[in-house]
Amino acid sequence: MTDTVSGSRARTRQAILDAATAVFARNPGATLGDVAVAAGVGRTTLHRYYADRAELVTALHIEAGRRLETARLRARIGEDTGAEAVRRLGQEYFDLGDILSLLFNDQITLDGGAAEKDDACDPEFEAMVRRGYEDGSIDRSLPADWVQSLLWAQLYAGWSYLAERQVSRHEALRLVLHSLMNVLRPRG
Amino acid sequence: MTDTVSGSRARTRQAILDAATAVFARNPGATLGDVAVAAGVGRTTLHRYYADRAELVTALHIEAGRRLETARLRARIGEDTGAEAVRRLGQEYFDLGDILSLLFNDQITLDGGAAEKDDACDPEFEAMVRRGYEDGSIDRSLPADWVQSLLWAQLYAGWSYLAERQVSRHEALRLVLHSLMNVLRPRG
DNA sequence: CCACAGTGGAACATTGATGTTCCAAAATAG
DNA sequence: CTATTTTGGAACATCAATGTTCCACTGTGG
Repeated sequence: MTDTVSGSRARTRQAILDAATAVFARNPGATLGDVAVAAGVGRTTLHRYYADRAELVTALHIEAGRRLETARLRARIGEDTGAEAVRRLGQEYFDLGDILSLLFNDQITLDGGAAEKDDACDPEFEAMVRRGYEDGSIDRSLPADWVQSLLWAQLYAGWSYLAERQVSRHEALRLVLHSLMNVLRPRG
Repeated sequence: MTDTVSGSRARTRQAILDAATAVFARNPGATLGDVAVAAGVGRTTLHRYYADRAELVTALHIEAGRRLETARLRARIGEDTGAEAVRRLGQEYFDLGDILSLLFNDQITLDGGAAEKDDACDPEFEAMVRRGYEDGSIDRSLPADWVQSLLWAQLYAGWSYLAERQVSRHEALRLVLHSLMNVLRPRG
């Protein structure tokens, strides 16, 4: 119960976290009981791992931050043309799935060293956009933080489109990336 | 108390409705007490006008539907090129302000005869997009319902951008419409 | 087989939102 | 000014979510 990871405990803990992600993504006001059911676990057990609702939410934030961070790293936003980098970032973020919905439904501000959705545009992202200005792949009339807003908005659009229409995940991603490239493209 | 609109009553009723719009737009889980305070009215009075929370929410839906409908009419989406019509629609919707946030935060499905955000694309909207295909102002690889998703997503982006950055409402609108036109424009 | 970590269910106290009732004060109409 | 409408506050009952405690059950490792 202290800090030894007994295998079973780690598995349960993760199951709860995953369930919480899925449940809260669909309904931010969901009950801890809902989460417990989704995790296939008793409410008592849930409280054993996360005493508070707040504690669970915090864990969720941390997890989301980690996932977002690794996705961002995978995208290697420092390479290629600006637009290409944005495209890769969009793709990686899209794959986060439920995590994205969390970031929207709750207005999670990722506090840690991770990427931020709300806060002022971070340097790396801004550098990527600026690079796009230079190499002619990104419309100069779009400020970097607006590009970031567009990225999030279109990811959101993609997922709600996926949820509401009968469309393959692949087709939704295609539309998102296509539209993302289109919106960045300088007027020709 | 029956059905006579005594002037005072109508005014109070509207104040509550407006307050509810503003409050729920920022926090869907807000208390009825919060709404009452925002309306400058006692909680008792609020219950006098809307017995239930559900009743208040219903009234909110109806109001939102009406506002959305008139905005849509003002946009005259049957005229001009497809892209121009989308632009006007975007402008009109943008002016709805808090109503928009409501449509996102809650997942209000506008049931009545009004425009729908979630449901399958409505005929008028689809006709507008199709017209855009024909007149060359809208990219043929964008399905009509995806265009609708994009419209909503970018409006959302505009408002969150407005809320989080220090940007004028006018500038936010400019970015939204610019990006909207950009994303629709066929590859040339 | 036994010890024990891990679990689930029942019961309970607590809390905050909700909805209701009642009454006195304030605003408005006549 | 007087009668009526409209309002706000206090008090109350209800309800659902929360968090806690306790105990019995299960499975696994020894």
